Amino acid sequence: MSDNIKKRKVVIVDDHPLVIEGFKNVLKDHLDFQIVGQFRKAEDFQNFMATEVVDIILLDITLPDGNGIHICREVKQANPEIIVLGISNLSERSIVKQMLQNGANGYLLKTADSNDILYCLQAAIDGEIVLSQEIRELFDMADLRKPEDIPELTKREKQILQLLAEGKKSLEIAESLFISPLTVKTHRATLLQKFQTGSLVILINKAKEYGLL
Amino acid sequence: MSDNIKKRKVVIVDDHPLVIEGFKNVLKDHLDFQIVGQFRKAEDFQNFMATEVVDIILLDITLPDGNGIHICREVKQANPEIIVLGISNLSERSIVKQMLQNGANGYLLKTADSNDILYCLQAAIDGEIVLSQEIRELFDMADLRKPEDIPELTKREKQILQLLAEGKKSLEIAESLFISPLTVKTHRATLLQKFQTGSLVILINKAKEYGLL
DNA sequence: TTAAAAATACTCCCTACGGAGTATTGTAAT
DNA sequence: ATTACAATACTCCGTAGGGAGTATTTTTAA
Repeated sequence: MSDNIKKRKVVIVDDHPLVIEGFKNVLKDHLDFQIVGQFRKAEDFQNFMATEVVDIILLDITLPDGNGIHICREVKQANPEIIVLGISNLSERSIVKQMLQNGANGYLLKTADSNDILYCLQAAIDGEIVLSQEIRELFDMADLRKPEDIPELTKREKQILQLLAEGKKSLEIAESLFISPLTVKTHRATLLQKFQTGSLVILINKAKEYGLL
Repeated sequence: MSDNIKKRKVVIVDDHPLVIEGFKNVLKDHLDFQIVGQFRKAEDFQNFMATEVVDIILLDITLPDGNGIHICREVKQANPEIIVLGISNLSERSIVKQMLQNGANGYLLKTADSNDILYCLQAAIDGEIVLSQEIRELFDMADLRKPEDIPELTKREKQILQLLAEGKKSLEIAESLFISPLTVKTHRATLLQKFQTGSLVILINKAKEYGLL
């Protein structure tokens, strides 16, 4: 099975101990892989990476103190040869896309089973971009790796978006930010325009999809 | 540690194989527990339960073909002595409450670590209602076990709620359901009333919180 | 320091939404 | 058969939302 004498050094970054345990269980009987680190926080992981050499990183998207997408980019910039596989419960297109655009070698859902995981690891080593089955279905023949246009928002816009997502009316927002309701209206209009929709609900849905909320 | 000769029979119901692996890893070295079943689908679990006897059920809330809350109620109605612990990523109050109201002996977040899990299992066996740390923080001194009034919706209302959550306007909904926009308006008004709010966004937020979407 | 971007605030206009109430028809369960 | 609820559809009214455009001040970056 292995064409290498050395084991691949694997680190797991996930804030769910159960998931870490799960990966350990899946990998522990396989001679090709050796888990050399497990981290629940981005910071711990980054400290580790400052001094250690690894081959494969299993990286959760949602971490208590950071964002898997950014971490992925940093790792890949410093060490493009390291294989980074995103792992997450989230099967949203934009997130998967962002991971891949930031250099990830693949993306696994936590619903993947042992075989799936081992297959994806091997395929990633072989240079493929691996997506677990469900993710692949999400995309059909969609233009992967072409950036989804996530609108850039100003500080104020993000603030107002947040309040809108809480169900606040323009007047309430105006009061809590000490500005004119008409200004709120302007910001809201800009948000709708940037998200290319005429519906508050769609605006908020998209914002959530893009990880802005 | 154990005051029993027989091992407690544990089953795990979770659609994430990694989580199952994690629990197996946590429990496998403990003489008190024995995993006698693991299921990714509610149906498989229910077939198993029809013929087997178990002591403890670790039950995910979100399953591909069912709802942990309902399953919990069924199990507890048939066998009140079985210990049911909810496990989930979701730390929303209403969901935890619903589990407990339906007889669950506790609720663990998947972020719980091995010690946390073992402690909670033991405490549940000792007759306590166990909540993992983060969940307990959510509640403070809140009136647990008093039902949160989750509105009962009719078929049509659920249908329209769904479309509203997708950002559809009343007119679009009317067209796709072949009814008058005024009827849609009536249903929307009923929804807002049942959720006790005047904001579509809040309506949708609550619906999501209650697991209706 | 000067140009660009952000935040502020307004106009006008029209439509969609939200509150309150009434009414008819259909469809369950008792 | 009859009571209850669901689903349908309407009226009237007022406000909030949304489209399009203009304009001033403040902040930030080149």
